[in-house]
Amino acid sequence: MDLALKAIAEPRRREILRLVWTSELAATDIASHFDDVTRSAISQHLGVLRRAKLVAERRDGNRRLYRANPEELVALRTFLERYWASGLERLQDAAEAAQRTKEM
Amino acid sequence: MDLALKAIAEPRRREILRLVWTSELAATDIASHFDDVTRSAISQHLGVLRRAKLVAERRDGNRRLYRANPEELVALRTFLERYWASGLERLQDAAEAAQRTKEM
DNA sequence: AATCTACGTAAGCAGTCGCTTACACTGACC
DNA sequence: GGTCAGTGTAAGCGACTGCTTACGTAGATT
Repeated sequence: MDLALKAIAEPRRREILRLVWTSELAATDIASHFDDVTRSAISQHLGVLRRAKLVAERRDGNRRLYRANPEELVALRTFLERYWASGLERLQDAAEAAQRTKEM
Repeated sequence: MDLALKAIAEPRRREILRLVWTSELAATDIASHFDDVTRSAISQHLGVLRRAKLVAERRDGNRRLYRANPEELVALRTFLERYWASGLERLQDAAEAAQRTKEM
């Protein structure tokens, strides 16, 4: 879980994750979405995401197809939701007050 | 925002944040909750949280009182919620399927 | 079989992290 | 004024990060 959170904390990996969120993509296709960084760098990011179980890998001949792993994403989301919830009472009150101030 | 996410990715800082979530605490009080680490380390963690705007500091004579900053916490939460939402359709479908599998 | 494409991985590098020890400063207390 | 409690911060250290270049290897193509 900590692995997943740390993986998400990196903007480039969030972007990668979003790419394979809805459709399965080959490593090269993913890499070609980033022109300011090497294919190798992306491969290493994919390794981090894989180790965090945030993506699943499937081989197809030469290529390796990646897709987001919904189960782990949901696990991470509920982990965070529980975290927010652990102090929600005060959080919500103050946040709503802040919101009202903003809207004025 | 990225600062906040990176700050949250560290377990110790999540713990600190939870401590000042509901009540204002002095730096020493926070540090005394951790017996495996120096007061200085905690002070530095507090610095990270402060720079990420996740906590607010208030001076009271000698002491510095910390409390969670609800506005930034909410901002982080909604940022993540939007992130999840950006691929939710497929995510939810697959997650529900996985859930059903688990429950069987 | 030779070559090409798609990919991971090792090595190395500069930067950051989390930590410790040591020090500086500021306000309370005698 | 002198000491003490409360706290940030500088310096330094080993570990890790994100990156590059260079190489290795498995499957497709000829």
